[in-house]
Amino acid sequence: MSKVEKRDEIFRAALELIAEHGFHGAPMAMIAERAGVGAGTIYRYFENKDVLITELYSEIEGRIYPVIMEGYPEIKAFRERFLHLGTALLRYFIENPLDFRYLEQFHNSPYGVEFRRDRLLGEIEERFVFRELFEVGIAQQVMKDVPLAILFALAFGPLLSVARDHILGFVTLDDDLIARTIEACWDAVRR
Amino acid sequence: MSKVEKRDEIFRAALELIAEHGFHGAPMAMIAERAGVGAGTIYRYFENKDVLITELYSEIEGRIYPVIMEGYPEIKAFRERFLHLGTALLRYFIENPLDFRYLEQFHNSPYGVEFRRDRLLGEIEERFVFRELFEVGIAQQVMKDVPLAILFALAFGPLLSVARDHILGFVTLDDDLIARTIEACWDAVRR
DNA sequence: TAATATGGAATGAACGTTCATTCCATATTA
DNA sequence: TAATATGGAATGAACGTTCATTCCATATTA
Repeated sequence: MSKVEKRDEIFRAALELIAEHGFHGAPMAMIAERAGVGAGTIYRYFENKDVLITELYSEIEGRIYPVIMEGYPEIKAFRERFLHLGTALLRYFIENPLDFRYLEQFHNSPYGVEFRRDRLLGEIEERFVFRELFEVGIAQQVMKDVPLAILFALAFGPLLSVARDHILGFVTLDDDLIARTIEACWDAVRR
Repeated sequence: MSKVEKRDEIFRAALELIAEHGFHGAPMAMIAERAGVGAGTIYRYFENKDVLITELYSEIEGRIYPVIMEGYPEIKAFRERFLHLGTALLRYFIENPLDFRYLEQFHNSPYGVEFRRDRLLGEIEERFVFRELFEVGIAQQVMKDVPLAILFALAFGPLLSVARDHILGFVTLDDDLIARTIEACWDAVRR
């Protein structure tokens, strides 16, 4: 295994274990075993467990932005822009359940609170696109004139909730249901 | 301190510490200290930490139902019923931030996953009222005809998200903003 | 080219610490 | 006085991290 591969294996193992069992269900020894490396080896790649957890978070964040932005710039109509981003994000989550669960674990932990200080939720670039879109929406009076945080809640709250329910098997989302869910979110935020 | 008082003190201490710092930021010794009892004493009232955590959850659940049901039975119009329950729940959360944060911690932990198996989220009686209301709403064609889990997500997702943002200080909810938020949730679920 | 030396990566046993739980001498209650 | 409750020290399991040692690809030497 090359250096990069080994680092990736550690990431993968940590992602799997933490997404499924939480931070405390993923001891370093178990991560090492699943990654196929010695326990001490992890510390050659990551200073400590906190750093591993935080860097893995950034890694996952970095994967999402390009995916949801695919095809986005060409869309001009406001409503369709909203639907595109919402659908793409929801799709990403249900297609990458480990990533989703990891983000959830992270956000609902002491790590996450710190992060949410300056960006309410989600990835920083990603969040930037949404913020921009929402600010235009308010200015053009197509969206409700409420604080951004509330628009975010109306748009992302259901999205996260629905993604989790799908992943846990409480509901099965198909294309039709995804579309109707995002449209319902649109109903919530539009004027 | 009487037996009941002591039990209450343990509950209060556990609630405070867990709501603020999570389950792992609340060691039994710390709970005991804050409750003003010996570490061993807790085990006279609760078999172990799991039982303490689970019973505290039930305790909090039990407080919510009567509050949100106050005045509810007299309301006949469907939309107003929805707004009443939503508003009452959101109000309860922002007036009882420790309760809210505890429920969040619980739901986002291995304890919570188990609980969500048979009731998607929230208290069992509470959930029952909502389920009943939503089923009527679908039958009468005033709500969107999507799976219950999705209606729950559309109604509660934003509610939880907004409550958290308020408690963390990212937004300040006044009566007007609460009303507009719940009305936006209504827009999401209604036909 | 073959034999040897080198340095840094990898290993996993060992260590210190944290924590839930138990134990038991003492205090309180009936 | 007997029965019960209390508190906090003691226990042992679990965990993150360290570190002496091994391993191995590459460089150096003969």
